[in-house]
Amino acid sequence: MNLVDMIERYIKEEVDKCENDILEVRRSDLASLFSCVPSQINYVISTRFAPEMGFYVETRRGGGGYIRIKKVASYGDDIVNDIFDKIGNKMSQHVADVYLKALLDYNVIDEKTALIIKAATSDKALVNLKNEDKDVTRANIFKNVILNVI
Amino acid sequence: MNLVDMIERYIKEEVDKCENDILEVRRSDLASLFSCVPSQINYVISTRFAPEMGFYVETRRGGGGYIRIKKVASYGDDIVNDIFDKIGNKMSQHVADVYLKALLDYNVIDEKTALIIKAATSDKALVNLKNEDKDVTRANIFKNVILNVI
DNA sequence: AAATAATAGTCAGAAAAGGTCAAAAGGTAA
DNA sequence: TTACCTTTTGACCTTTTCTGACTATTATTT
Repeated sequence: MNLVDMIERYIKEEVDKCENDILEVRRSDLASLFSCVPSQINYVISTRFAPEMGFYVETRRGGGGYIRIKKVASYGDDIVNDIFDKIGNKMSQHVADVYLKALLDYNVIDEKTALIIKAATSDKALVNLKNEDKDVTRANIFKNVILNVI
Repeated sequence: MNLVDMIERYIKEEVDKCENDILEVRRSDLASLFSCVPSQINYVISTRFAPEMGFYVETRRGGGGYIRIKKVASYGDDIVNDIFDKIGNKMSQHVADVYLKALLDYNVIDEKTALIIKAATSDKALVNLKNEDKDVTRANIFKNVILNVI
């Protein structure tokens, strides 16, 4: 497996272990744990823990510095509406997967439904479109399906 | 025997060996196993593992990249083939509805699935696209979903 | 206050995959 | 033989990940 993927998994596990879903680590510790350069950690953070993936990251430099990663469970009791509101007018495949997982976790949809939506919004299904159109169409499909099916 | 045929046979055997019929390989490994250029693998994939043949292929580039081949319909299962043939590479909303009804009538899919596909392929969901793109994308989505659901 | 140490951030480029396309080579049927 | 279709190859492209040099910020010591 990839370094990024391993670090991503590790961080997610640690976050889950934490009371209140807040993990605080030193960048250099993570880096040496995985024997990589520190900036690799920044790469992981920016590609896997962006806000639209449901995480909030704060950092601080200097002595006693840290990286604080917080999982924002920002879904209220009306998760469908919450997600609907959050979906802007475009959406990457990765973000679509994140929302699908959330809907699954909250039992709003079942696995089969998730699979179908995933298939309908995957890059493969939209392969004939330009990248810009892809993300807009994906958001449209996602919203339309959610509205009509749930 | 042909190279294509050997590689095809090899992949199918490996897929069958796998739990859940999902094989993940590196293109370059396959290529060196058969002492051919990497792009030969793409040729095999596109001529022998296309969706209408009952396979779903995902790939990823970059470090740790892979080709993931999933068998979604049994060999010799020609329902998929038939459907794909009939759909062609574009489809109007009206035709999509007709097919959905037929698939429902023949119990190939259930009502909920039909609803989702309908929502995902409706003109509303594809509103941002030009008419020409619309029909192509609709066909792609339709096929992609069917493949994953059957 | 200034200097030093301890952190984290940025960015460009190298490396590690896979993708595309067209030309060359090989087969096959008329 | 010719025409057409399939297979094979290689040059070039795109995406994703990894690394390292340099920069910025904060805390601690002098």
